[in-house]
Amino acid sequence: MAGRGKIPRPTVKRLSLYLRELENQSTAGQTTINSRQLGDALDLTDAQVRKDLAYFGQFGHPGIGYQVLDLIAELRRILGTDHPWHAVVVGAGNIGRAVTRYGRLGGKGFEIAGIFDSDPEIIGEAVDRHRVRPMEDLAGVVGEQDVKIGLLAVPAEDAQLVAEALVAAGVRGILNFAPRRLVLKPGVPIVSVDLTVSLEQLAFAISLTEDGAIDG
Amino acid sequence: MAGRGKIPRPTVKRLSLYLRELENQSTAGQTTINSRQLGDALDLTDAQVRKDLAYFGQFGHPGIGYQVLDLIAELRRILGTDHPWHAVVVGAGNIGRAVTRYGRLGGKGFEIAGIFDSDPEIIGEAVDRHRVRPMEDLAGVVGEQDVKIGLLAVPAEDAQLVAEALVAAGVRGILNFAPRRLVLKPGVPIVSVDLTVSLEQLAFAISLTEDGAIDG
DNA sequence: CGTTGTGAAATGATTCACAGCT
DNA sequence: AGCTGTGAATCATTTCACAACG
Repeated sequence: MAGRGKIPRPTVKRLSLYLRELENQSTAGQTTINSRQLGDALDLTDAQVRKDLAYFGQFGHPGIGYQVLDLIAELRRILGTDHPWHAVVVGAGNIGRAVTRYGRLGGKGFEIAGIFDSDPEIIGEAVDRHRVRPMEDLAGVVGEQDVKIGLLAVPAEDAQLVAEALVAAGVRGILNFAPRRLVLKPGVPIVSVDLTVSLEQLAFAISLTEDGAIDG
Repeated sequence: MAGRGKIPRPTVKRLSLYLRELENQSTAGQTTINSRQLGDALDLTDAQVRKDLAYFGQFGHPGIGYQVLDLIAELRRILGTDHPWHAVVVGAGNIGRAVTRYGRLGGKGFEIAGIFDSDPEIIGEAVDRHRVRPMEDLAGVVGEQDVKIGLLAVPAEDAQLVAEALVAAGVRGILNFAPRRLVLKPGVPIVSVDLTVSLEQLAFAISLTEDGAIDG
């Protein structure tokens, strides 16, 4: 395959946003969109949109723009969500349960294959259409259902150990909700979501505006 | 105040990570830390750490490093979390409840002042030590308790309208969990957390490693 | 001596601006 | 005419490397 050039990291994040927006536009009946329109909807320049997409191929039609459905299909292919990904949730506390119950993942190419916890009090409880399973079952489920993604929703102090267990079980990447940096062998990507970090970003941004600065 | 120079956006995100790491180090008994150690813990260069901190002042001691407790205090001051921020949660679904029940916010300078929903079936239910309140109460609570932050956890289709209601009620910034881009008047910062976007980032990163590339 | 803070250099990302396609 | 794809130019961020300091 013609090896694609080097992709800026911010570009990948925007691909998800393009996809989300295009799915909305498609639902709204739009069949074609140009880089200006897509950029306006996401507060980006048209050049940014074109450049981002052009890293992956030539999807547009000069004089017309992009076919919404085609571009959705391309973006899914690029992101890898044109085929379903199986994921396990570890930690059946507030966040683990909320994520498991979040219904919209299936339509986005992600399937929850199981939810796990080490607390015997919790094991067996129902969460959505799953039952909380013991950690001992983890490797089996990951192996049998070709689970590639682990959603880590355990307390911070357990996060590192459980992350290692996930990798040992065969998971290929981790979405980490625990407020701890994980160190794993290279080649196992980690994406982190930390509520406190997000709130601190917001607090800082608000403080800036209160000192008279303007932020778009 | 001596106007600080222009702060790179990535720097602000790292400040939160520095703070988190320093709090861990402090708990572990560390009293002093240098830029190399802090960088290693977060997978950053020592120069990056020093430059980030130097945007805000001179906190280090040549030959020694940084006093952990002092630096924690400085970072809290910079981020604004040296005094508590009041926040409301709107939407008492899975995510809204999980966030409301997440106990660790108080210690980080954030207090949940109330949780709201428009569904009469849900109003009155207990979530943690709160009861779900009707949207009509929103402006009152925001005004009386000096609420600056709104956590938006409603379905995507309601997000824009509820965001506008939050701003009208007097909220100064929004943490948005809904998979929709919000458009609000300038000066109201928005930080977004989208589970699907995070999973897509992860899927893309995993796909890269499966094609032989190595990613640290 | 070890470590900070910081200009200067290098790298990375975005925007400009236009040739070329439909 | 309208819009894409893309080199070149600009702008932003990171890294280098070292003088200054305790």
